[in-house]
Amino acid sequence: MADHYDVQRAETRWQQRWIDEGTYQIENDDPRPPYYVLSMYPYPSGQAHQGHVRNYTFGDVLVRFRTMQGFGVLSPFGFDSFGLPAENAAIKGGAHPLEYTEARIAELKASVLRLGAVYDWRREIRSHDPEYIRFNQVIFTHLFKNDLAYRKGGLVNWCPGCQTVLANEQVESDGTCERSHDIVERRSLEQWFLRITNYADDLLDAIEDLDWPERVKTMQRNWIGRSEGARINFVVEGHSDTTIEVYTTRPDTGFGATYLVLAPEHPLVESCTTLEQTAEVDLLKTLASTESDIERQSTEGALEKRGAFTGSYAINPFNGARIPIYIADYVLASYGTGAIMAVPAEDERDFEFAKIYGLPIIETVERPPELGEGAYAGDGRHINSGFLDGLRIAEAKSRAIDWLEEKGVGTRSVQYRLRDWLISRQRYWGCPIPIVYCETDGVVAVPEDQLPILLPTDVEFLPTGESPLKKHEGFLHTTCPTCGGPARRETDTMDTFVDSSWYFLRFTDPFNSATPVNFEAARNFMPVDQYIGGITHAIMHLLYARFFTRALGDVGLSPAEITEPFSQLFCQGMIRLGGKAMSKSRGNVISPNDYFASVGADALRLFHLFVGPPIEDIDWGDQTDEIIDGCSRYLRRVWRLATDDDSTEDAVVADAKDPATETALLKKTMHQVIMKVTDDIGRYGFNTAVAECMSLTNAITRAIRTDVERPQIDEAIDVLLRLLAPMVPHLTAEAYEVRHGEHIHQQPWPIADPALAADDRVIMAAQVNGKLRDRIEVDAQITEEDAIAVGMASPLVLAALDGKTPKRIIAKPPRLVNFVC
RNA sequence: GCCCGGGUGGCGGAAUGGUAGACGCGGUGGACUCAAAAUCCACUAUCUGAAAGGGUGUGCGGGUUCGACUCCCGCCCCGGGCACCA
Repeated sequence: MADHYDVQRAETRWQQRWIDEGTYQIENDDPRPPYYVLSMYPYPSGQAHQGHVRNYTFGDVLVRFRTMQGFGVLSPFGFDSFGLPAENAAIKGGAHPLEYTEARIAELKASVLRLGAVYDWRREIRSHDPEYIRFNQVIFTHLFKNDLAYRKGGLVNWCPGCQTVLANEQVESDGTCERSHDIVERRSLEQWFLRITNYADDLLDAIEDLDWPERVKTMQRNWIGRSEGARINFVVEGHSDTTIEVYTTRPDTGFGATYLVLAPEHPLVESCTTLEQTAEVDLLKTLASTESDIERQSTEGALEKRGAFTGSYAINPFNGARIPIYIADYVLASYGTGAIMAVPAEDERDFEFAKIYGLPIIETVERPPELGEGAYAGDGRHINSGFLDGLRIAEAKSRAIDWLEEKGVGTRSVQYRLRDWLISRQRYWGCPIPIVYCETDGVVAVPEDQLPILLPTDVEFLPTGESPLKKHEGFLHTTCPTCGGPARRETDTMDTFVDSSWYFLRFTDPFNSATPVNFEAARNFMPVDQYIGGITHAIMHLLYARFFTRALGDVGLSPAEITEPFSQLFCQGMIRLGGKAMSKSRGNVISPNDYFASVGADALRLFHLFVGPPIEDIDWGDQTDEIIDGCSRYLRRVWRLATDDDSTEDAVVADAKDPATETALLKKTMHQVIMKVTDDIGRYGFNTAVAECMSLTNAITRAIRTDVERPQIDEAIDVLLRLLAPMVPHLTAEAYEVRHGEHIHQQPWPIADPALAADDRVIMAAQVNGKLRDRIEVDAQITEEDAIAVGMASPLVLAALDGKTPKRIIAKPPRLVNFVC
């Protein structure tokens, strides 16, 4: 009868119902315990790809699972809708970024809906909405007034391809842009920064307690890069009023500092350079300033380390030695003090430099005798180091710092690799920075009641990529909010990572139009219980979001006690095609829409859940379609079991098994599977959860074949449907409705009875010398003595013993006995 | 160079130190059918054997243990991250 399951009809019908009935809408005063599941909101790039499908399927399983468990689940969705692709499309002669973006959103949203992932769509956020822009700007002005946003000139990363500056985080280690892969240039420009470095320590220390993947935590720790050491002042010979401050993590090696090196951009370079050395120094300065980061950071061979002698000398405060001052491009102006004391015996870079320039090398740490030439950074007793002699590194370090502080020539100091976040972008399609420049009042934040500053739509996109805001007279010219005089608007827009740094807070109450964050709602739902997304955001987005959550609390825009945004983070594996990450920019995308049309959303979801551990990468290969077909076949089988009493029996030859035993077996299996699936879903073990459901399905089939009573079979089928409901929502909903006329996703999650899940008979392994010789069915309650007796009675065991008497017997009833000779 | 992952049948993958290969894909054989599709049943690591059984087997080499895919030491290979940050 109900043999035919109309995938398309059922799936679209249920998707409509979940929306119409508001099944997954949640009110802020919902009485159930709150649970917040969030998949990283996407950049709207058009129809979904398999990475989206994977991400949203995982999130959806959790949303439905926790709902059935009785939680009030917050499951919102939005779009990270500012960004370069829309603007680039406009430049190439396409539609205006606004139209372009909204069209892409419509496509992506359609795919997400067709997947059957459920959200409270009333809470949808789009970064480019005027309301969201307004709150972004409110946040910016608060940060500005609290000195967390500031303007600073200096060398910044410029991407010629993107026609904008980039944050440090957006430059790859090879000096290329993470978006366009162009070589990033250095330009001296004034830009807007956010003071993330104020939070460096806090961001670092709090990592420890996060339930995040270890590799993400490590990446964040490395990125923040805390190091402890000292700042030490070196007096320049002949200029007793000029000192060069260096930063070092090895103050204990001060007696081995045989020269100083300044970054070419260091402010004291000029005054230290003697007349004779001017030409050489200038040459290096020019070279360093025109070099790309690639060249400058090249580690290819020692000769690449270019340096120049300034002609001046400094006095080493440790031993009074007169040591030369060099400049070299391997010293970075932006880290520490932009100057180092070089200790060639204990630092590899200094060693190479010293070799090339013939500088003295003084060992200050005793090294292992077998070590050849080169720097030694390991531990050992100090030598040639005056009052530090005989001490090991840790002790020598703290003594050296004490001594420096006593003498007033140095201080303990902590440094970070992390730099302030450069957020201004010279592009159009982003949130305008709400600042005006007035001749009288200088840099003025636009008052909140005059926000939002919206993007003008009557703009012309130039092929150069230059922001049209710079040429838009109507946008440019304004009046100063303070004095009313003529003023010029800031034309830079914000990095889109600003938008994504607080959207999860906004989701807790996007209906409130007074403030960015409703404190009460945020307190109720934050932090996000399960945050799901790609590993690609390990540093940028996740670090910025952690920073914003703290900063917003500090400027009074969100509850200060909420410091961490995401208590648990799950990073799903990538999808590869032909060995490469599947991505739109590579053009190797397999569209999910084709699968929706052929096998349906449930089968595609089941595939993603079943194919392997969610954390691992998957290869989209020749076999993939066969596995998806297998998933589709499995679902049809579940449908037949659930809806058709007769057809299964047709083709079946009843086995001659005892129905009573089989009934007990079915019940036991059912309770075991409930336990396993519940546990698996809770820890992202979706692949094994599906496998368990398949096992239960097999057990039901067997039960039917062995004439188990119908009520027991029906109970097992209902449990199976409920266990599958979070993973395969459409088919299970349809089947449950056919069976009971009720909505499965409003049913409670099955509860296992551990007593019924327990085995009463088990197979015991009988080993001789650790080798398996026999498997014997025994009572689960078997005693140690009986287990040994049963094992000894086995002909196979006896044969393996070959007449010998066991010297030792290890019995772990009821699983194993091992006879050791 | 440093730091993380990972290496298990033909394939995707299971296994709190205790029966390696759950579950699925593929394959082989069978049932149903005029036939096919669909469905159902059985088998499917490998060598050996008619079978019962036996040998081998979780990247390689050692070790701990009655017992190791699992723990320890040393390697090899693959993937990813970081890499002049003083």
